[in-house]
Amino acid sequence: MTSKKKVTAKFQKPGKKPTSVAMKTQKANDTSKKPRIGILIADDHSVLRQGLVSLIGFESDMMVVGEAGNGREAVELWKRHRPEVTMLDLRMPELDGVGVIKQIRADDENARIIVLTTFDGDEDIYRAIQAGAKGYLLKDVPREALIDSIRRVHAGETCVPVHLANKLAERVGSESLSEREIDVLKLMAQGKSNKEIGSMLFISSGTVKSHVKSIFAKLNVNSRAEAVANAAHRALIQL
Amino acid sequence: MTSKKKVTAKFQKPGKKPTSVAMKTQKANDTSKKPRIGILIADDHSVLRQGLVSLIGFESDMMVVGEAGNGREAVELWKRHRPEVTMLDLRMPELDGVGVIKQIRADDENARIIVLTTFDGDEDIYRAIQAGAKGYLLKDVPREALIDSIRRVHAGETCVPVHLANKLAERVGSESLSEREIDVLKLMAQGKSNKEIGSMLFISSGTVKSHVKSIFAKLNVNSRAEAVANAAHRALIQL
DNA sequence: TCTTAAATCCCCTTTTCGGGGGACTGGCGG
DNA sequence: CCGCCAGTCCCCCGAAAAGGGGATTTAAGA
Repeated sequence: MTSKKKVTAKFQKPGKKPTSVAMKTQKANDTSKKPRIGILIADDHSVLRQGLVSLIGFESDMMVVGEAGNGREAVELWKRHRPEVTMLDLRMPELDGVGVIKQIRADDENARIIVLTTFDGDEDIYRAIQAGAKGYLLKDVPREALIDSIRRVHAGETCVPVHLANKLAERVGSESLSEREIDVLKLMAQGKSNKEIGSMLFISSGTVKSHVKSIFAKLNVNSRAEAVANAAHRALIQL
Repeated sequence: MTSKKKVTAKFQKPGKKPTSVAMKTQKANDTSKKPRIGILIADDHSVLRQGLVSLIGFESDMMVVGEAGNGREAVELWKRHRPEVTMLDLRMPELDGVGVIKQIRADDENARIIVLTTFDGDEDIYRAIQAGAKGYLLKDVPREALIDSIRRVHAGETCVPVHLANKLAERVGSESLSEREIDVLKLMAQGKSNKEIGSMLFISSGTVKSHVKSIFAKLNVNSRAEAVANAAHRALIQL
């Protein structure tokens, strides 16, 4: 492909530098004046970071302004560089991806964050979008889609692939588990009996049974084993 | 099966002695004098492939000879290019990473394969090593370690990080599940009762109970739910 | 060859699970 | 104010699972 595409001349949104439309002064060397989209990369996989740096390096209208290997670092670098777009992995040491989103958004309500992750577990997507992510990509996206997403998000659009959007839509129908139900679910995944769960949570085993029943109803399953498998798949609990 | 080993003169096999590659700052024009290490990359994440290509591009004694996005493609490209080192992800569509290793090793017993994966689930590592992988790296390795591993594996060494080696050592103690037990386990994770499992596997429910019992014993758990959680964590089953 | 282990089948008893109910609190919002 | 919902507790009951026996055939290993 070698997309050595020219300046699209339409991306001058970088907040801090509102480039005026009047450009009668410079016309020859617009290569140096053209403000590139500043991008921060946060991922604990160095190989993947390198991949992003490399891919973005091919684009003349973008540049990587920082690389973070964990969540804490991501927030720090964001505060320092104020990138126009942040590419963020959800699974990171030190600070969870969702936590990073929250901290960044607390600082700038309009921060543009694209979540780039391996998994398409329902909960992760949902929480990231809830926290304010503007884009959500799986790591197996082709490079064109990746670059395109950066441009879109930078332009203010939100960008979520169809099949993920569908999952989100599905999710709307299914009720979410209460906090207490999650507690029960976690212990259930450890093979605890209702009685054991009860004494662990300081409630009666009968109450546990009630919770278990509503868990089954919400997850649309009819056994503990299936509930555990389902919950793990939806990333409601981590094993 | 179908070992077509007719083209042998066409490619320079690793017949070249392990020339000590101490300096990587050599000029680019002497590349014709020493053959580079040919590397095949197989990973379904295009971004990660790009990262590997980019990293390897910095090294003067290596070159990427092919990129595969799934397992089937990986085997095809391996047969065509006969790379000296193959970087392989275990989780791939079409054909599982372990399957790729087996097919390649069936063709060349000395093929050098480095597994590069996100997870450190016990089973994956074990099966890959069993199948004949020479190296096993997690994707969060720093680049120096990655490059170093390629050189080591190319030189004939095996290369497995300490903490993974420890996991392998631990594993020795725990018994592995039989094929039949895995079958039962999978259905168990779908919430099936012993009777249902029995009719699905064409065995009596009593037999299923026996299997379930030995599964519990081997996984050191005492309930179906816990068994499912444990098995999922160990990557014995995928949810 | 003998031994072991897997896989199959069967018996037993006790406990737990899963599916029905109903009922009482304490908030929270219409 | 009243209703709703989550969380708590209780009942019953049949079916399933847990945990303990033992037994057979077959295939692979020592």
